Amino acid sequence: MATSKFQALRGMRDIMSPDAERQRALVDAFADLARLSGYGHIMSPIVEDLGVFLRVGESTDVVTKEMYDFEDKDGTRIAMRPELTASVVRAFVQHNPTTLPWKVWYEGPQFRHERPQAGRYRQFSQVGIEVLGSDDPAVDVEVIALGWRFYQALGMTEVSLLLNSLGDDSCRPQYFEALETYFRDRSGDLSEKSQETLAKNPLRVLDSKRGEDQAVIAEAPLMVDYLTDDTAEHFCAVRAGLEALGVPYEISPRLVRGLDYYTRTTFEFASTALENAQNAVGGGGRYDGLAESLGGKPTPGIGFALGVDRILLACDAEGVFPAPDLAPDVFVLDVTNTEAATVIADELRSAGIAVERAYDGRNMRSQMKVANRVEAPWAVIIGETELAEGNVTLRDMRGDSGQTLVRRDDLVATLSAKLTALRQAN
RNA sequence: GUGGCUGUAGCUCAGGUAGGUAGAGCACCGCGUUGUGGUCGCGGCGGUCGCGGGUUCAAAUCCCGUCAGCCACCCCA
Repeated sequence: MATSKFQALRGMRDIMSPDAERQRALVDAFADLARLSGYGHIMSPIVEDLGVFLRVGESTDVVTKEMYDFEDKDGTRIAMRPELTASVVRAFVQHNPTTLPWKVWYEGPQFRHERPQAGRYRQFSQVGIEVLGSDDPAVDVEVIALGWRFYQALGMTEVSLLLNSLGDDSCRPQYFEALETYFRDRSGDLSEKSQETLAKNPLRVLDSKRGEDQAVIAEAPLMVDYLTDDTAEHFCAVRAGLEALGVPYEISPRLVRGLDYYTRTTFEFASTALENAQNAVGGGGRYDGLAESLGGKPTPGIGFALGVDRILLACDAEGVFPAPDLAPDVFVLDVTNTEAATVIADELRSAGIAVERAYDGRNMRSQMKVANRVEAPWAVIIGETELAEGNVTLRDMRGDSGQTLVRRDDLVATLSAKLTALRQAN
């Protein structure tokens, strides 16, 4: 009986070369930026106690419907992380760092049991930063600007920054009441779906994309009109900071993020190059109450997460940030059927030269075709005559300098020099 | 989670609406050059038509189920 083939689980994929190298390059670029701004790297576990994420919000799908949670062998309720902010705040509370603000960056996979689509996967990757221990608007500005600069660093231009303030405990209750009253009065005009949402979290109704809701939403009261002096002043300072940096933003008074912990500054990066509904390439905001709700001291915090997979889709749409060049520096051919190729490849690699070589004793024509295909700028040819005389043939695969005999002992030095020259020319 | 579209070689896709025993281009391999690539020519490898079941003498083609991808909603990165 034939065994059936396995395939990756729904919504999960194998990311292979050169896409994997490209993703790595993206993370490297992010790490560079984060380091320049004083962020340390944090690698937290992929699974956490379920309770860590329950604080994210009882009215969010991320927690209530989409979480991969299970019982561990000892009966503990465990969840695969659906997002990283809660994990990082848990780490903050656990280790209680004394130097504040505490600034960290991260990258890694997260899991949400959703129905997959392009740019929406059950296992997906994010890069992000979090800052705990300061509510200085300068921190908000630094965080938002770092996200913006990252998109710029990748070469993306079709990104817009949407900004809002969701207020805090001093003004949110009043706004919620006003919003709820408004929607209740107009609930007859709302879709059924939105009426259900209204019962759970009136704020989230603002996020509905259903056509029939739009008229009601358009006239709904806005958070910005309910901000107290303190929160309004903070928001104002954030805006002034972004303007000072020349980071363009758009006030989006109905921007609501899907996680309940957000307060005050809230933002989203949307790609205008992506035409589907999955155009949010990043988002974040303040969560001044989260540390306390995870058992820590009251500590303000802010951060963002950027979707690696979606950013790469957006880069494709913009034609920027291609996969890195994976061509080796040199291709080693051998027709002597000895160990010469193995030894020479090892020597060159030890000298830091990227080497690909032929296998399986194929004829020279075949080996040359492979050398050509992998786009190696140089080929080292080991034939009977070269081997006997202690030489090797070095062939220029790109230019017109033909090929020359090189003493085997001089190969590393000669090739290194040529590669240096080539890199300088580029 | 709801509704819809799609699923044929490694890749992109024809064939399907009139059921009759699987095709193209690219890629890969080989030869033209028994020690030399990129172009060109010739030849070749490769698919139980996502999977399972049904109708039929006969199913890639019709029907049902299932899995996966995609689109919208939802949600969000």
